[in-house]
Amino acid sequence: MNALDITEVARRSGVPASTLRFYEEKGLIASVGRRGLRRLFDADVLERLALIAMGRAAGFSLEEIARMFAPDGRPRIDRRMLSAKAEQLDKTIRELSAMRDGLRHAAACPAASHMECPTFRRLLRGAASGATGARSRKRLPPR
Amino acid sequence: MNALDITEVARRSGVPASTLRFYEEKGLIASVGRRGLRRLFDADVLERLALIAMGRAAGFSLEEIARMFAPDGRPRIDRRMLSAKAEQLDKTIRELSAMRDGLRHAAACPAASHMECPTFRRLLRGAASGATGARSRKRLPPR
DNA sequence: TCTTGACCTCAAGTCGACTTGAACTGGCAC
DNA sequence: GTGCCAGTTCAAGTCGACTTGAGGTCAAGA
Repeated sequence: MNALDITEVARRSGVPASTLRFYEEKGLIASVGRRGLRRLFDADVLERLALIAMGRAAGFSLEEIARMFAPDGRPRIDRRMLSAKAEQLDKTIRELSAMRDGLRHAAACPAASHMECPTFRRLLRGAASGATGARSRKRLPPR
Repeated sequence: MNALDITEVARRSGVPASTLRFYEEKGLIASVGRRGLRRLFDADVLERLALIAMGRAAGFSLEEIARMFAPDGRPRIDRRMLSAKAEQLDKTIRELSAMRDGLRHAAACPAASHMECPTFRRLLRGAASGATGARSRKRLPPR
């Protein structure tokens, strides 16, 4: 049989056992049975976990990812959803690029105080208007 | 006098009053006094808020931002810190770009199931190895 | 003077994605 | 047969950045 122990799944996927239980509870993955108390997973859970990891990396929430699987468990990926997320990523990328360039400039800028550097002030205005305008929530990967 | 009411600061900066109080508590901004119970802020708090917004947009935590101000309140921006953050942003940007391209491909891909699309599978392996290898925590801006 | 209501404080709640802790169980080696 | 210990459950805790709620105060307008 190719049923995998939770520890084995954790080892092969790099996803902690606690997270696997959590994902199961959320309906993101399913165990195929038990040996005593112990969960057994089919080997294809690894592919599923990869799919989940990809979704997370692309910025999908677990909620959204869960919705990408049909009740039968097969992936049901909505192409429009993918395009939309791609657009969103693109926007984020553009913003981050501007920010990166600004940071680089500020890091190299010879002005005594950053406040006297025109580039820095321009960046600042951009950020301020970002905060000011719409109720935009922004978050970036920590560390 | 150019002292601003908290509501005025909120209006001009787009930052909710509750957040202003929270930032004050965290030492990110300071009020210059009170009129009765009401906080009064100096107009330069607006610039400070812009600085904070920029820091947030660049992915700095409030902690880190707080450390960017000297005890006297003047910005004390560490150029190496800026470069480091720029590098980090650059890495994020590269990852997101790959993800975006992958999503676009998947959205346009004619394969019946995404699992049969080589590009999609490649993306998947990338994401899986990301999750697998180091304990990398990833998060992207929601909505 | 009295009322109003915006602002105040402090504690607690929220959100997402997990992790941690306490108490328990059961297959397997001895 | 029995003890070990990796696995199990369920509740609660964590983290960051705020928001919300209850109950209180006070400057200003009628």
